[in-house]
Amino acid sequence: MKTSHQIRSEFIEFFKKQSHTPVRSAPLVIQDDPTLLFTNAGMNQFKPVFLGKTEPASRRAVNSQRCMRVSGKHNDLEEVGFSPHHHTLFEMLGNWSFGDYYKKEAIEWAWTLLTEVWGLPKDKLWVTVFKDEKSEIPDDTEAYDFWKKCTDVDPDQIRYFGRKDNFWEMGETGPCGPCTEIHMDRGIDFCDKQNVAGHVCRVNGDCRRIVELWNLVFIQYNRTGLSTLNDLPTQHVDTGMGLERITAVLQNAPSNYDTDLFIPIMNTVQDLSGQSDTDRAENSVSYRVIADHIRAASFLLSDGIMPSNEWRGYVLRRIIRRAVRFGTKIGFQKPFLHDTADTFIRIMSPSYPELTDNSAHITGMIKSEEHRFFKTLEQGLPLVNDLIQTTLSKGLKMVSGDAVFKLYDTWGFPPDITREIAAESGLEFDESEYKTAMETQKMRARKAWKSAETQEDNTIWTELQKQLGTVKFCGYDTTSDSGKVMAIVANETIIDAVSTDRRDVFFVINPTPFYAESGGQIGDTGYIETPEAKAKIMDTREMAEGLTVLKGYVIEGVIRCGDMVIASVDQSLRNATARNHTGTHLLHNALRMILGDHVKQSGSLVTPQRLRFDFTHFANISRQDIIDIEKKVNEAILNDIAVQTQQMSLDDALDRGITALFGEKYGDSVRVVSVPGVSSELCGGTHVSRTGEIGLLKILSESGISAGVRRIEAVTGFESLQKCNQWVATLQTVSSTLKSPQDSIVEKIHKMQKQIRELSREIEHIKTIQSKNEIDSKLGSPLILNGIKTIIYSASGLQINQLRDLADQIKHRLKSGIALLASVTDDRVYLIAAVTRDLTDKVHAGKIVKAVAPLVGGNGGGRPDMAQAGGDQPEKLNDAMNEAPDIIASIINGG
RNA sequence: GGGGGAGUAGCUCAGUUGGGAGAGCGCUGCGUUCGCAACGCAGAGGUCGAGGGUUCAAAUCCCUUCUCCUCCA
Repeated sequence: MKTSHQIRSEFIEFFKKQSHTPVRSAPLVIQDDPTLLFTNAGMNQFKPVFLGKTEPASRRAVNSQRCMRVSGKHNDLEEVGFSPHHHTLFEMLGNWSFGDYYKKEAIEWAWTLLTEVWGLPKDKLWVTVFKDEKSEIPDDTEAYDFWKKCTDVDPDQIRYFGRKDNFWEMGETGPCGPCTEIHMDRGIDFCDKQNVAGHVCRVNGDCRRIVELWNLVFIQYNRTGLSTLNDLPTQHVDTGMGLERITAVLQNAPSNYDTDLFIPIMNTVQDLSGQSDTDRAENSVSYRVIADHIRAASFLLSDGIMPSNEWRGYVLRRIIRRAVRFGTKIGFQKPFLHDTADTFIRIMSPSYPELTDNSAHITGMIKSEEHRFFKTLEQGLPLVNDLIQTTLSKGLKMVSGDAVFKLYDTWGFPPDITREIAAESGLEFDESEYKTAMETQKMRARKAWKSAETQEDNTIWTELQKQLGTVKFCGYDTTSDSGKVMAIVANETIIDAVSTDRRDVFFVINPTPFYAESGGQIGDTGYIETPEAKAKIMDTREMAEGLTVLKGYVIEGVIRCGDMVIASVDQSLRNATARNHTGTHLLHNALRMILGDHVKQSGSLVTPQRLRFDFTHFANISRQDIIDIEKKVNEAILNDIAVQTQQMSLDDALDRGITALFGEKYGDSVRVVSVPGVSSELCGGTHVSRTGEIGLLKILSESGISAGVRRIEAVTGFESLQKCNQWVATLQTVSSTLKSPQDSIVEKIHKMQKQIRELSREIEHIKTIQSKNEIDSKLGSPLILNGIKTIIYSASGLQINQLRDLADQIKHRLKSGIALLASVTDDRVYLIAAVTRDLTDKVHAGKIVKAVAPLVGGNGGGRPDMAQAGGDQPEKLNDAMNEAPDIIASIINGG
């Protein structure tokens, strides 16, 4: 039996023999294509070729492309696992012609591969061809004829179909064309509608007997409007065959899950769970979900997606959580999924070495994510139990759907688990209420998205880009060069000349030594000048693809479009930036060496002043690790290694095992910056020529950015010198202020802290004693107001809490009575009134402070036995205290 | 991008119309014990995420902001 690996490579080998260039699978995220959540078809990476934006590196290509389909009506995540042929992640085998061969060859080769190389029975194969039901687009008689003439397919098994099945379009406009499909009749046993009355198995029907194997798309039109199709100058072929399905057919497997693409993963799941074969058969859905999802999750992580609560990261999180959820159904109570990832990586590694390269990252992230989810489940249980208890206590039979939704919405507790737990107490839950709540949530999100959809497009730059083409960058070799002013833009308008009267002017100079902000390295600054004029450049950016734009203002004379200028980058800042950029590469490497291979760059900022590096790591970093990392980096610096740069194809770079950031596209020529023996990275930035130029790289800080991502900030060169000087200066100041030698400063500070603590305690003690003494004398002869012992006392310098302590003591010693205490601190008056419990019916402490506080310009209140107040007129305190006995007396009478 | 939650001692958390910042576990010391567990006593440890506002008074109310969790796009 052929393995899936053989099938994949036989497909590629077959087309290689027909002069096709093998192309690597693009990552699941393609940069610069915001319309795509994920790569969802083999053609995604070739889109610029079909649109005529890029020249293909080769006219014939063949590949196996990993694809994700998680949204849209054809694949709701919630259905995966229940259907035998839906997957979140699948591979699409395809052969491509970019303006080269056309229908005849595509049809012949497809037929030969299926019937001769792979030996599929000809009488079971059916073919479909396009015929427009509206008679607007010409029928594809061409394809029909080639099938008849060039293959030995049974002409009775060729069928015409309309737009829905056999016309392919990329979007509402753009390249499109008819397609022809090859279907296979797998026999009556595969029909899942045998019991449905009136069902007939047919091509493009609704049962599983006849399956589509291969779709050959012939791109020959460009749709410019609803009913306008123009012929394309060149015609392309785009074919796609799902690897999982062809594997199932060739391995004679009842479903895609019964192939060697999935079986080893499900075996691992069984081993880990310890379930019997019967258990496994009964829980096949769970096994399928886990097997499918671990494939998707592994590739997403490998392609640089991080679990998060937005966009792609959220899809990844949902996939992992769904897999874990189904894991709990078969008895898993702690993280297990990462172990199944190991199996998947092992079986896929011959075709996808990047999985092996990233295996530590993949399993690490999955483990921490599933761990987090198990924790969520654990924390949610008490909430569910609460919910059930309240439902039971109300005598209801049904748990509120809103509550179940809230449990899911707020705490992430899955509704199906809620349902199971509720069922144990004989409760159901209100599904329709739940669904309504979910719908409302979806509506709200969609509405908010729509209103934010109006995005401004910077047409002026794309316009200029079309006119001027790509600006040549000469800044790798020089920082000063002469170039021509190609365009000047101010206020979003193209102008001919500019003088000193405008700020924020944009210049396009070709060629230019100015580096445009990219890959985290910020744009160059400097000057451009003619013999008569000079402009200061504050920033450089790429406003459209290949269009480098210098932003600044004229400081002297007039600069005109067409002028030749000398463009000079600020050399010292450029050098400082280069030190930080090469330093970043060394840091990246050191992090991987010390912390592990799971470390992946997830953000970077390189300025002349400092460098900032964000990376994936799922734990805190110890001080010792920081020291080791810093040491590793500085070792590479002290070894003074010559930095090398090379231009090569993306494929070559990947073959050398160079870490690529995701987002590179087919045919891209990439620049590789390497420090031999230490680091090799794809990078367009400017670097030092020898690592020794970097000077000391000093890490300033390490912190967490979000779950699983950490940030390091560091300085190099003169900045670290300056930083060190600053530290030394601070230390010297401290040392001289404390009059203590540097090596005993810490000791000295500890001593002083202790002293301060002791002194302040003593002061507090003395103050309290002092007040106590005074109170003691007062306690000897308390005021008697209406038969109640009353202490009125004004202290000084006591805080509100010390006053309170004092009041407590007085209460305690009076046993029955009233105290009114006051203190002035920091120009404010504080009042405390205390009443012993036995008197609170007669006298409310709050009333006392409410009556007294206004006299010192304030207000107050509190409990019957204890109330506090404040005021900002300390000079009136004496008068207030003199009036206090009368006030309290009247309150006693009134109370 | 839109909603729902959370942020208080090293950890897990309580804190009820705004009026004494707490519990459990952990930590330190002392005691009981041959020793450990255990128990008893004593103690250390807090910018109540940050900033602003209202108030005589804010962990508590209002506004802004940061971080984390979570759902939806």
